[in-house]
Amino acid sequence: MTSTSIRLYDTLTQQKRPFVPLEPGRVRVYACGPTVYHHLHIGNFRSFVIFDTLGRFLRREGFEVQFVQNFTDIDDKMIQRANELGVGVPDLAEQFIAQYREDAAALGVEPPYESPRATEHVPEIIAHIEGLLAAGLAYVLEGDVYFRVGSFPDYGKLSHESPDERLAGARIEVDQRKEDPADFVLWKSSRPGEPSWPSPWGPGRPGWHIECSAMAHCYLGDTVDIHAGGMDLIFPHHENEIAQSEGLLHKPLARYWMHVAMLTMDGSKMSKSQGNIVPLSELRQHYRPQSIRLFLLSAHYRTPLAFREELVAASQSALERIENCLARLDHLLPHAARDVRGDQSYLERLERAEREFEAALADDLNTAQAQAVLFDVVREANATLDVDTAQTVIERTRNFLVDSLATMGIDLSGGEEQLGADVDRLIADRERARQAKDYAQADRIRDELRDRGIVLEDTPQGVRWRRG
RNA sequence: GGCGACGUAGCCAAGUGGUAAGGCAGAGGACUGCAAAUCCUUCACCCCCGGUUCGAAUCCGGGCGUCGCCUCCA
Repeated sequence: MTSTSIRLYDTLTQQKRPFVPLEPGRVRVYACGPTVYHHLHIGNFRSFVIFDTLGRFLRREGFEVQFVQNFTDIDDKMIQRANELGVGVPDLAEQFIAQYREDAAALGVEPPYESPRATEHVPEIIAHIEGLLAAGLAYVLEGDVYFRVGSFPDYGKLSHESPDERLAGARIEVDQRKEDPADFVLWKSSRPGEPSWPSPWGPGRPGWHIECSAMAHCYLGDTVDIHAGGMDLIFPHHENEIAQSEGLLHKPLARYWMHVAMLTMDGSKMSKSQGNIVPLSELRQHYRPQSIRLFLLSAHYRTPLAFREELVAASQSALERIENCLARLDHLLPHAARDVRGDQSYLERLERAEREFEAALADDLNTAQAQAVLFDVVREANATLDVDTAQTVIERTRNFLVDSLATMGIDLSGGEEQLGADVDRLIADRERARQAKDYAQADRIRDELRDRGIVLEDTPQGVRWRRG
């Protein structure tokens, strides 16, 4: 099934470990999705693109991947934002789920196997809380329900810090009613006018953390293979999920905890509350989504990545380098030399590149390394194609590039674009002028087309055009 | 203060013991009628100071600097 041994870094054990799913051939992944109260920014999408790339790679390696990513469609921020806009919470959720899907699709993020919403799983959430109450791991307080952290000895194992240690530097407002400052809310009673669901403890809504525990269990069972999220979710979110799930089920919630490092902007984490965000919907107006994705994959996922527009622009240039190579291959294919073996050492190099590409991603999803392999091939292919246009060389290079790009979620098949008849005529006119050595006229036509966004390139196999 | 990361070329970024991948930008050359694209060449005292080792960007100790988390966070 898989010839490559995959290693993943696990936050819980703080080491790279060989990846072995619970059930051979099948991988269950739960990723914490967005709260849909606003346009998602490029930092949010770093995580989603990484999750998507992981899924694509695992499928390439022959696994069936059950990828579940939720939408948080009810919480304090949702209510506040809905009030500000004067719309209902469900309408707000619909709007930004649609926006998320549009942005995600543009970036090549495939729809998950399931994308459940918190509001659609209130019964499961209530059942989970009842279980925790019955086990003595939670308590009711004036219509709210809290998790009793003190009764879960493993609390702190993911973030590697006990509640006591945390308290030392605490600058949190402690709710004096709670038994312990570290206790967190499972069920939150609602105020008049707020969306609410009936429960044994009165009308209210789920706490943030419990929805993921309930939905992960609902769709993927007691233990998922990979639980993923941003690094900022390690504490409290994932720590609390562990307490809720493992406290009730007495089984590990996840076999591997995967956390994506933050995207920074002007020296600090990009986040809505700091006001230093670039919404993806806005960035997409200036850069091609494939460039944005290439940029997001340019650094290893556990390394902080600084966002600057010039870096996306640099990725766009890099992307064009790959595109030029693909265009050259397509242009060359009709002129390919058939019935020749092709440069054997190059073809062997290509096979080695395939293994290197795969090995890079197998090593804790090292996308930066994988990109380097891709660019190596582009350079070597361009050099080889100068002297060798064997069909095997062209086709196998093309297959490598397309497959590798697909694994990274980058689709460059723009479709066969047709030029207008007038442009075709101008190109033909220019060719005639060149034949007649009327270079002034030829250059005039080339300049005119350039102004119209069409770049001409003269090759041994005839003139080639591209958008530029 | 606690916990966790990070510091590699002008910029971005791989590399975790055998003397530095890749991309962007720059310089020179080749190709071209000229271009474009492409190729070749060129561009690194691996934050500092000690230590371990035949050998350290990589391991250990100590500095300096940056970032994240410490109950909104991808």
